[in-house]
Amino acid sequence: MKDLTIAKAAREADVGVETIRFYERRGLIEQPRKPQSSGFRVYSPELVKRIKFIRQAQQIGFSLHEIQELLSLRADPAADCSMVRSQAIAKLEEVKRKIEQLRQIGFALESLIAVCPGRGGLQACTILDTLEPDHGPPPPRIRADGPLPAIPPKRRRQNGKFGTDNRQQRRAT
Amino acid sequence: MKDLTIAKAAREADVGVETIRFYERRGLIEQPRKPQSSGFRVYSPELVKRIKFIRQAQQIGFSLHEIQELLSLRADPAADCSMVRSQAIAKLEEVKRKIEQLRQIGFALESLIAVCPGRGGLQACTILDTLEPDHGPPPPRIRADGPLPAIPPKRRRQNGKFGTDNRQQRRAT
DNA sequence: ATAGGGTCCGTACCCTAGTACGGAGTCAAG
DNA sequence: CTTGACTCCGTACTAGGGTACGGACCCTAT
Repeated sequence: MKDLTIAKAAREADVGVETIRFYERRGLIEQPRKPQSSGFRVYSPELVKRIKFIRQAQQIGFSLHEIQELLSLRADPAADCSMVRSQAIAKLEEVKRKIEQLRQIGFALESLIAVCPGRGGLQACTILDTLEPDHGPPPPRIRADGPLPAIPPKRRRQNGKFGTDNRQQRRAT
Repeated sequence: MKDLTIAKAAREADVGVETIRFYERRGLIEQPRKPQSSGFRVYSPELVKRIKFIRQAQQIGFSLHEIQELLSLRADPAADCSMVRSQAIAKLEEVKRKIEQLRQIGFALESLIAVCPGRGGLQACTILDTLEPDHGPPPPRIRADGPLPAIPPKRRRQNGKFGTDNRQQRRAT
């Protein structure tokens, strides 16, 4: 595969042209210019791959900022490897948590589907029930293999008795 | 556990008070009023659970709109069961896709961690490589026809050759 | 009863992640 | 050369998801 113009790269990655330029401005992808040529951007297959990656990562709940972190996690001989490593470990934890949550939702959906065969009377059942961390997911016999990290406590407002004002905490979703 | 005021419910669910009111306005949770009492909102444990669910679902890439759909997917005797069923099946597909994508990222991170023992020379390795659909475990291909549910498809000009969209203007050299 | 924190509501504001637009330059085909 | 498709850049605008106020009302302990 050869290099593409921005419109073709966009079509290939299933995004808009403007989105690519936006990612570029945000520093998620490098400026793909060939200095001596027309000034038009040229996209290598790798770059297109990177754009696809960004999309995928977004779909599973990473923000562009986090994606940037993911992308910069590369075993660069010049980089401080121990830092890369610990960041990678942290991200991996996050990924595992997300997977576990998705699995819970999946269980809930499955049991909902099972109980709802196409018509007629059925018992009450909301997905909420399957998600509660307190009383585990015992539904179908699908082995739950992990102790369920149960969502790390981010930083949270905890002014004991509202000593001052509880309004100015920043969240980073 | 008994009912809580909004501030306590917020702390319990790890969100802001304003966020709860916001969800209420959006119709994600019902108005928890006791008509004859003070007018203050009161939150049952179930409601708090619901709020927690919303947060979790967001973290794994569902929009509030999708979460609303998920929440309304309940085996309600009054509901059209076949519709609930097919929606649940669709959501389940989506969940499985997300899990697969997360697994890919997880693999990538693991191999990055493995190759990066804490210091020193290491080979080049980006997460991108592990994510490529072409050489991994075959995730159900969803190219082309999947509207990529988690990201607002919005208006993407797909007009192959910009048939009618010519907003560019002739320049006189 | 009164003080101080809690709550109410509406509106305004903010950040993220794009999208749209305008005016102009570039490229390839005819 | 002329066209029409494509690109560039900068700026403005949007939608989604909250956050922040402000002014007023409510509750509980002292």
